[in-house]
Amino acid sequence: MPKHVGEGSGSTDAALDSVFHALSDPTRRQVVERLGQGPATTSDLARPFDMALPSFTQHLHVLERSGLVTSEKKGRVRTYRLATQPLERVDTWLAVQRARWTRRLDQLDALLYDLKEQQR
Amino acid sequence: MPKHVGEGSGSTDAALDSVFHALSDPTRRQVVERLGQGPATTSDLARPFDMALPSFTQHLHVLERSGLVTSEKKGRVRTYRLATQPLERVDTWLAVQRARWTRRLDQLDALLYDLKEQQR
DNA sequence: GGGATAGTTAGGCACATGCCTAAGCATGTG
DNA sequence: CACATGCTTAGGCATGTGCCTAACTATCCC
Repeated sequence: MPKHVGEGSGSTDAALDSVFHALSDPTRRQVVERLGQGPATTSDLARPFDMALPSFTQHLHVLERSGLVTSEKKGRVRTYRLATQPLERVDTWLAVQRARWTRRLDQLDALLYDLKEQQR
Repeated sequence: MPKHVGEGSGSTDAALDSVFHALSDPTRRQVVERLGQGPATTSDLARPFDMALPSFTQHLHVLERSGLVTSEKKGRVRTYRLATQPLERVDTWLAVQRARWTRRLDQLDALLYDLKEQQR
């Protein structure tokens, strides 16, 4: 069982696992992009793709299981919506990484400055 | 062959595929977090994980193929460094999504405002 | 030069993934 | 009521993934 080496529980968060996994496929990323423009039905979402409907629906299932989208069925039509919280979680994780390497660069900068001062 | 539905080529970018895939695993995310604190050798990186070394090295290969890390061998020691550009690409993709759903919410806001004005 | 250290390569296994077709179900329409 | 539409479920297949052990190679050190 791996032990935590980073900050917080985010890095081992199963939710981040599934969100990154969901976004690792171009079809699913394009679905997320489309839903950013507003809700859409299964047929609407599937239309641009040259893929069998059951294959495409599997991608929607992956997105829903990861929490990136939610769906609601009315009659025979299922409508999907983007759920932004998982994307915000990815954003938070990235911000923590950026702060980390930026801090390191700042420290390197300060070190170089000190070395230059000593050489005067 | 899926046709583009989103903006730009980013969503179908194979590089984004592999970056998101690399980050979909908790072990690899922890490696990225550790490298944010500075370069480290294979042994350094592997130490916190209860995993056979060849298994762990495969994770490093996935990270390197995705471009998230680079490595350099000196003697028998291989040192890894974080390469931040792929994380910036993820950040860019997220920013585009956020702008998209924020724009949609702004439009919805404006619409509601207009409807309320009409009811006066 | 032999042993230790750091890492690599090869092959295997169980399971996951991403596509397919076929068949079926629920709802809507003329 | 028969047909159309929207979607679901089931099963299959080829490939990929994430772990393992065993054996090996390259480098370092006493």
